[in-house]
Amino acid sequence: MAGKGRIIFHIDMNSFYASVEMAYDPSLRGKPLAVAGNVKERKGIVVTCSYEARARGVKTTMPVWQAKRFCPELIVVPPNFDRYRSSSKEMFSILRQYTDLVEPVSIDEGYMDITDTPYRSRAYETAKEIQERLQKELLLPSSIGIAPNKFLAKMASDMKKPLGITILRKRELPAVLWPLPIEEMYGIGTKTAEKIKTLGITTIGDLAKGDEHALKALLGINGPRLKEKANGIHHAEVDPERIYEFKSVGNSSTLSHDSTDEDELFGVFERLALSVSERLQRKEVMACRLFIMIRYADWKTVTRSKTLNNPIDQKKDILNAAMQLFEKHWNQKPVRLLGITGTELVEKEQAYKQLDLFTFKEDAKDEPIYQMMNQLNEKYGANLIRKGATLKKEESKTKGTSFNRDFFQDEKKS
DNA sequence: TCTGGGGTCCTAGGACCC
DNA sequence: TCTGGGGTCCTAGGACCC
Repeated sequence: MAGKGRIIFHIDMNSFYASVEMAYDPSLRGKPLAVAGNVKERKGIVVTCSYEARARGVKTTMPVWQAKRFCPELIVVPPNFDRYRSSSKEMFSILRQYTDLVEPVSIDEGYMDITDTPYRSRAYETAKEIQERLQKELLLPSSIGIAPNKFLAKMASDMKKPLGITILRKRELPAVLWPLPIEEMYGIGTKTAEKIKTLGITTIGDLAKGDEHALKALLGINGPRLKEKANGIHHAEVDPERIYEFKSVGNSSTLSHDSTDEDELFGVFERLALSVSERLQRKEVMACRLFIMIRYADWKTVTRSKTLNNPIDQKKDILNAAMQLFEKHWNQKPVRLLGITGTELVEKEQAYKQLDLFTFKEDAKDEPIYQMMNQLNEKYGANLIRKGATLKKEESKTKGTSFNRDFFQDEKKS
């Protein structure tokens, strides 16, 4: 079916949280504004900031005290996730008026494939219309990239901010994409940029012409893939279902101060276990493997995991597994952050079907046959149902409490 | 007084099995 | 009896993105 190229949009909302705040409160418009977490604690970092703040040197993830040093008149507001969710919903509903092929990537960003729509013959005008509607109806600025695939559309939307529209055609790559420094390429962070420079590659054009074997030796499978993308080759489809798929559910928390107090750390794990448990249950899945993460005061981070005999979703089971891992692996040094993540997820219904073969009621615990069956269960139970493929949430019952992907997964029902 | 919290994907060594 | 190759599972860790 190939032949004709596709026409993909990447829509990127500009400093989304800050823009939503300005839409709600006109007095904030045109001012240096930052949305930040708990300012009193060290969690007080800039999540998003307005362009006026950026012009003064404020950046995402900067601690608020530091941002204020750059920009003393910086206005700092706490995040209002309900507002962001609501704006996001409206934004995507505008996009879906043009095509069903809308793939949300996060709360403020998504792809559209307009190839098989009437809009294909006037792509730029359509992008312009979408951008103007987002601006007029929602008071939210956006940038849009138009290209033959997702990677190029993403690169294009980044080229003019805020309120830009950029068309990136294959034949324009040498003039437009290739001169860019390698670190501006989507998928290349600081580590990969450093590595790749050892091959004498400093621009995306250098990468496009780079030696495939050398890249593979340096970066593994990612090397040739990056080279392909630099040449404008990328075949991933716009997949509206992707956002509803998930492979892990986790929560982590930075403590207000570094701690070695076991009671305190236990308390943190208790909160995390509760949250992970609630989210697993809301998604109607159970975890066959549990990870904990410990970040020490010196920022050194370790993850430790345990494959479970049976899939779990209850707080006590999660807490139990987490504490086992913690007690086994904690080096007694001060802890900065703790996290719990459940992976290798199976649908709850399926997990129960399997467990029914082996599971007994509480009051049968002393029966010899229980012991035997339990051993069988331990030996085989998880293995029978493990290796969770990607799960898809078809519906859910309650509304979300966390803000990012859960939000989409909860929305699916409507 | 540096550095949040939610994820995804890839690599690599050792165990174990055929 | 010194001894191959392939595949999967388990665990730890790293890189990247929003």
